[in-house]
Amino acid sequence: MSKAERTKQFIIEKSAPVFNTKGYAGTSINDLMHATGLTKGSIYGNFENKDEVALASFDYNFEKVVTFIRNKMDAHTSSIDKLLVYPETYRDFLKLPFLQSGCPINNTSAESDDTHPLLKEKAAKALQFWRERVENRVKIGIENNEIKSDININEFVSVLISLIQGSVIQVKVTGKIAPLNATMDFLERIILDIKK
Amino acid sequence: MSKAERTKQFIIEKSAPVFNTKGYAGTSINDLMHATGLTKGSIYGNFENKDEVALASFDYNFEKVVTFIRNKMDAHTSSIDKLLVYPETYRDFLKLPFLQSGCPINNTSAESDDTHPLLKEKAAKALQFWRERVENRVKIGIENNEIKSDININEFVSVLISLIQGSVIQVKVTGKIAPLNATMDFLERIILDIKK
DNA sequence: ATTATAATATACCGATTGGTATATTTTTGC
DNA sequence: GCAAAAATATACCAATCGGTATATTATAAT
Repeated sequence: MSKAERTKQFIIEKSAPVFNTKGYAGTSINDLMHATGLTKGSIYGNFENKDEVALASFDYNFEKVVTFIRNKMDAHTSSIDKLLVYPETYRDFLKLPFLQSGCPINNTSAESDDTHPLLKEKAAKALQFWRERVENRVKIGIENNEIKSDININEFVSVLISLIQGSVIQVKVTGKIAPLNATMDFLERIILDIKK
Repeated sequence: MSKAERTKQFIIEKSAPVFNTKGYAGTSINDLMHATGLTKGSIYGNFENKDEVALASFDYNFEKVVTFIRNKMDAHTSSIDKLLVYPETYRDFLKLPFLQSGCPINNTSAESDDTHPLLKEKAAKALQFWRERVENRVKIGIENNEIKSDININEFVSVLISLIQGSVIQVKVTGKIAPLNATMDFLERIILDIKK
């Protein structure tokens, strides 16, 4: 790993939380200089422009969440237990550094009107990835006779994601975690409800 | 209504959708000039600063939604039917001009890190207002013997709002309405489920 | 219609924006 | 340890940012 590659990675690591907190439009090159401790020349020596840093930061932020969830899921064998990782994780999302300022998809969504099409596309792909992961997990559960075979998979996936995204927003806006806990209680219950 | 008052209202009406689409940081005075067709001097003659336009725009955007929902609810008598206005409305939110670019609360949330405390407070108050409205509606339903008396009201309210916010985000990010419809189907069902 | 006043437009301000050209320092292969 | 090359810092750029002072135009009362 060359010096440049290490620096590039370093810039992403330090910039990612800034973009996730302040958004694309709200984050300036100056912010990135402060966050990294590097100068403008150094940043522009490793990235084409601000966009490229933002896109790499999104990937980094999303990857962090995905890895965290996957690791937690790997500790379980049953599909139901794996699905329960979602409410378990998001219930305490404020304690997780990479989720403290909210879900990368959601944070990008508010900004992804058509002024930042590449960022919007990344968020769309990320959400699609999430949907497919949940969907596949449910299908495996059905195949393994753990999950009822007559459930509406698309509806289940849509509801699971909506409940998470919606409750995260509520916490971000109000600062109160009661609605999050209540919603995660509910999510836990509907996951247990699809158990055969 | 004086000329100035009319102009002020006109500026809000034209600025509100811009703020709701591009966000606070993403909206410049220049954007407001284009949206209104007025010059900088005219805008600053009617508003102290950009913040004041943004705050007034938020109120305008939120009021539009509240009024729309209230009017639809007034057409019904039973509490269940009134609650069903939510899924009915958000199912077609893309067709409603004031909701096309998403929920004002959600759009503000992504930006309401602590760089815009006044905007954050407005969003928090709006969400609290929404919670109370749903909560009261459920309580009235219980009093009128329309709704089961043993339901968890806080959980119900949290879930209802999460489902709406979360599904609106999904549409905004992916552009696909299937998850919205699926989520609203589910929401309808849980509303009908609390019927006595 | 005239005049005082209110409302809007014009022209400017310093600061900050994203970005670049160039100078300087630091790695790297030998 | 020494060049060549790569990486970082410095100093600048035009454009745009939010905001203001002043000039001009439109409104309103007489």
